[in-house]
Amino acid sequence: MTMQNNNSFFERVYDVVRLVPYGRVTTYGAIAAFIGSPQASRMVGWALNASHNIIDVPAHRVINRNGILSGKRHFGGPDIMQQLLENEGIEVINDKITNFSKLFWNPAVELANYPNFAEN
DNA sequence: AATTTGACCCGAA
DNA sequence: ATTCGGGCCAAAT
Repeated sequence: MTMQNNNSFFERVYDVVRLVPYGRVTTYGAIAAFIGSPQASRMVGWALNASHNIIDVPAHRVINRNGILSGKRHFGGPDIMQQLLENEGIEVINDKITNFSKLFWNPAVELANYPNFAEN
């Protein structure tokens, strides 16, 4: 039996996304950097693309470095991602969240107590 | 088995 | 402000 899901790139992405608090957002690049592949931000998006059936991965809280909802096309309807964020009190105007710098949850800072996260 | 594809990012024009 | 190219690398084809 091949049971290495826990250490896979995708699983490490999911582990971080699960920790993003309600009402906060993070970015593809921040996740990539935190799990040890700073240039692999595109694959974070790919991982999230495969996370639709995983109920506890809040993919809508992952946006791009400019605060834009670049992944919104991959949610059910054209406005689902925006609605999910607005439900958490986040304002979205023209596919861009306001107050990005305040809402940004940076795993490198917030999870600084978990130094071995990237070493799996 | 080799090539293409991406929910990106960053620096440089 | 906007565009461009290179980097990255796991999955899909």
